[in-house]
Amino acid sequence: MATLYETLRNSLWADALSEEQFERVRAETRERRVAADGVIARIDEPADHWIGVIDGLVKICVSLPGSGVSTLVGVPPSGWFGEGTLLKHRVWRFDAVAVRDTRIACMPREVFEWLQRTSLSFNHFLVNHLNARLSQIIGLVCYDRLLGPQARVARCLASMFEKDLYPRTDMVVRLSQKEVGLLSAVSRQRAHAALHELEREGLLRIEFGGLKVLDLAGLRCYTPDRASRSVREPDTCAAPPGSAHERSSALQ
DNA sequence: TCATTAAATTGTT
DNA sequence: AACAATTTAATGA
Repeated sequence: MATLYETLRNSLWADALSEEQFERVRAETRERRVAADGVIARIDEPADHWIGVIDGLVKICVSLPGSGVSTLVGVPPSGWFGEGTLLKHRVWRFDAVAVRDTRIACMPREVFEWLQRTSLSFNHFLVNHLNARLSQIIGLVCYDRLLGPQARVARCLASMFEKDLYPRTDMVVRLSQKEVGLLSAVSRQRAHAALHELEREGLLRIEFGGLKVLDLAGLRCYTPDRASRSVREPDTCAAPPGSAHERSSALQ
């Protein structure tokens, strides 16, 4: 199980810092344990920390009054979130909740702002990170509108292995089928069926309480129509010809 | 180390 | 959605 120090040391921005800078980060960033369903950030509450996931899983969700909640993305270990809020807003613009028992790293806002003021390479990291997150969200909107449940599950899983966002290297993610359903906006039963289909196609292997990705590129470009799954460019959201047209009006 | 049990997760209808 | 089966983790001899 990863430690706070390892998470800091292995983060994408750590190499860019001087020893002095990293030392301050190490000294002031504290670890926090959050039980399953524990709230890490609540919408409209002050944002005082930049948050990294050491172990466990955090979901980012939004809720509209009267319309329930929607989970947007899951942040696996090695992922950091909240920089957008720290850069522009004083309060959280989303809820962040631990999906299961989770350990997070909390970097005080002052330290984050200090890095941004003093480190050019940290700013390079930020640009890259924000771009990767934007790309993820564009992809999310895109396949949410164009693709069916099966492909949504595949691409949702693929999005948890984007190297620019989550530098951890293992291809295993602890994610129950219930959690897959939450993150992909499908029922648990549908997640169950989708996972077995993906396993049958050799893209992943189902394990108890989690899964192992065998073909990340295949998941990234997944469409239910096997014949047309030749597009290998993650930034294009090509829809399979003749499928899911009923939901595509907003993009035409 | 092994058996027992409760809880979590998965499989099926 | 409900229920059964399976796996894991915790407990104690």
